[in-house]
Amino acid sequence: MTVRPMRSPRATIVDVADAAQVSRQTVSNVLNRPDKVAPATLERVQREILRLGFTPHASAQQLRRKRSSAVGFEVNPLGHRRMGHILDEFLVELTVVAPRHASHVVAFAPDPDDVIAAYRQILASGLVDGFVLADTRHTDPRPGWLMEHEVPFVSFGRLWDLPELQCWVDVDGRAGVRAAVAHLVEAGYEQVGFLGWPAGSPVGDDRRAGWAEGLHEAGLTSPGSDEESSNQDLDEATAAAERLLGRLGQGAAIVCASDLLALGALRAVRNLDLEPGRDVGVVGFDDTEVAAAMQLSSVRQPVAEAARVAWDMLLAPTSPEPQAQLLTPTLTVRRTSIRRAP
Amino acid sequence: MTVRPMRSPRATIVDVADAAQVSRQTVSNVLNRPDKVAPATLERVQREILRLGFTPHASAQQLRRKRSSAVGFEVNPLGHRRMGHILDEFLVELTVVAPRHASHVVAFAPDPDDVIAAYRQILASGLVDGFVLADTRHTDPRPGWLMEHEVPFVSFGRLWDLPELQCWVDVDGRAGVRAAVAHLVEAGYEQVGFLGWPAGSPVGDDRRAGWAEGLHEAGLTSPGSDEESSNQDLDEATAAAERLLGRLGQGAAIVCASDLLALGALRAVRNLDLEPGRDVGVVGFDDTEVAAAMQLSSVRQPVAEAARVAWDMLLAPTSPEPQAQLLTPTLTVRRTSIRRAP
DNA sequence: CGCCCAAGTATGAACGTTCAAATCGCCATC
DNA sequence: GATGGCGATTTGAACGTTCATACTTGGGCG
Repeated sequence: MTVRPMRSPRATIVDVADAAQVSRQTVSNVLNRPDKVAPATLERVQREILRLGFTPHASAQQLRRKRSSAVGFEVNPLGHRRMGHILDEFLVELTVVAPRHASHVVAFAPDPDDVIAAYRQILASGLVDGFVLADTRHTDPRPGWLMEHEVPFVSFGRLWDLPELQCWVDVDGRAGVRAAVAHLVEAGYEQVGFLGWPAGSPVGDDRRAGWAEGLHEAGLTSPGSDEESSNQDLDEATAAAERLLGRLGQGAAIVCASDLLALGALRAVRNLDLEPGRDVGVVGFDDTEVAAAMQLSSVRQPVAEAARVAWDMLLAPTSPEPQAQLLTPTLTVRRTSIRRAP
Repeated sequence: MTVRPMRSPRATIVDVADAAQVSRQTVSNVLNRPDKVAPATLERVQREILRLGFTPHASAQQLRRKRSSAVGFEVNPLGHRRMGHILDEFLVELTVVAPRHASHVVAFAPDPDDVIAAYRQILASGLVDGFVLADTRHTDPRPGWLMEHEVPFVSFGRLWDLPELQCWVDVDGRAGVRAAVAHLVEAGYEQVGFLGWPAGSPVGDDRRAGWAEGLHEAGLTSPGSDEESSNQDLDEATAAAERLLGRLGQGAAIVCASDLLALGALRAVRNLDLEPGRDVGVVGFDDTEVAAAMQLSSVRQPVAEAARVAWDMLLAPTSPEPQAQLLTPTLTVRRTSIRRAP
């Protein structure tokens, strides 16, 4: 960092102490244990703090307290191109909540070849004293490593590999899809098909289960021919949706595991000269900007709440062990799931 | 932060010094001024550093060096819904580059009612020693305040209000649109219209100028009826694009000031039972995920390069004053600007 | 042979804060 | 009137590093 001289040297705790005719420790107490300070002294010191514009020096505090009051959050340049700015949004919400816990967020981008090294490094340097994980993959090395080294962390996303670990918040995708099905039935669609990802991904399987449950709750039965799967690719999704629409009858709707799949469904609908909403209901997942732009109904993850919960879990006392939390998403209803134009 | 005991107390510089039979200062020199250390000593100390897994304590360094080697980056929960994920992407790239400068990035979210307070606070606490601004608005108070307090900063986006300040990187939107026009003409479209925002926004006006210049360079003249404007709203954009298409002849193309406007253009094209690309060319701006999903050609900002330049500017010597940099975007060609199917 | 210089290394102090323990003043109690 | 105790405040030390300076060693040179 280029060093330009600051206009004025920062005021330190000693400057305040001198000005208020007390010792440094008393000033420290005013800030950290105000109950331990006599009212008159308290007021006098606070006035001087304000007058001098004193702010404690973070590094000095961190050094002495042996904790940084910061959490690390990994950002990933590669995962960025796939759909969904959910994780970006999560970072923002994490940052918004941080001040309430007198903390801050340090972003870091590991070398893809050795992700753990980045965690080790940033932790050893004392820059953070915990992490918030996101985008936990199958056979993710991070949770195990962190646990083994007794590093505090919380994951946004279930820890599928380590069922004994309860330090996570996630969104109940199953409930979200279930709600989408209920909404579509309520809106008057007579059949509800599912367009998902190929079986095998925990998230995708969970969403599919929500669809099956939703059908069951609505008293509908699945003929078995009312689902299709596709990878996260627009053309492939469009083709899958076309096959699916060919098998579904009039007045059907499609629930999709992602907004991109839903976009494929919308194209398929239009290719058949039908109109989304009026002729075929479509609901996506994640409520990305694509959904907003296309007026696509979509299941929205409560990202801000997830961030709040993550902080609470991270700062909660270690015993009793924190309890994993599953948040319920909400449905953003737009034109593609309204059968009759309003 | 919940304090759980670390598995082992961190190794300090003194531990390394003892193990290598040298003084702490020599260890410090090994890390910071290796040229000042005798080869044999260097090697011995480095071996101990590796063996003990020593990493310097960031807070101690920051305290002593009087600088934090960190930059602050403001994230904004409101601005998030508009404007694509360009800024999220910029933050990621900023973070990726940070280690090369032995720095890191601290994210923070100011109270919207007093943005400056957040900058003052985070600066006074010594958490960062500079800032990277983004999303600089008209009559933005931040650049002025930072300059006045001699705080190092760089802006991603021109500082429209303060033409004398050169500490910014931006993307030459004008050149991007010019290139888009050239590409469309090359691809065989005979007319190129423009769908922009209402006049008055510096960014929008700049992009419109690029269109006009592009026409001129291609030897085309504007009949004056070949542009329309709309706010950043899909329905409004669709209507505007329909009006525009009504006035343009066969084999026309539309360059848009944003991907959302382009999305409106795509809808307008389909509403006229035409096919984007084959019948009407469309190019958007920002290459958001919407563009990728819709197979929309779009002008892409070189975000990673902007982040690199921002770091370089921030760390450059103060004299001579840094020179503002205008980066040239690239055109991502997809189906909507290919006249004949490949 | 003594002197000086440079390279290499070591020492004391400082950065700004909080912890742990000591001190001070005051009142209640015996 | 001495004693104990308690609330309020102060003092010394420590956190882990780097700056400024001092010291040591060996070689070149007059």
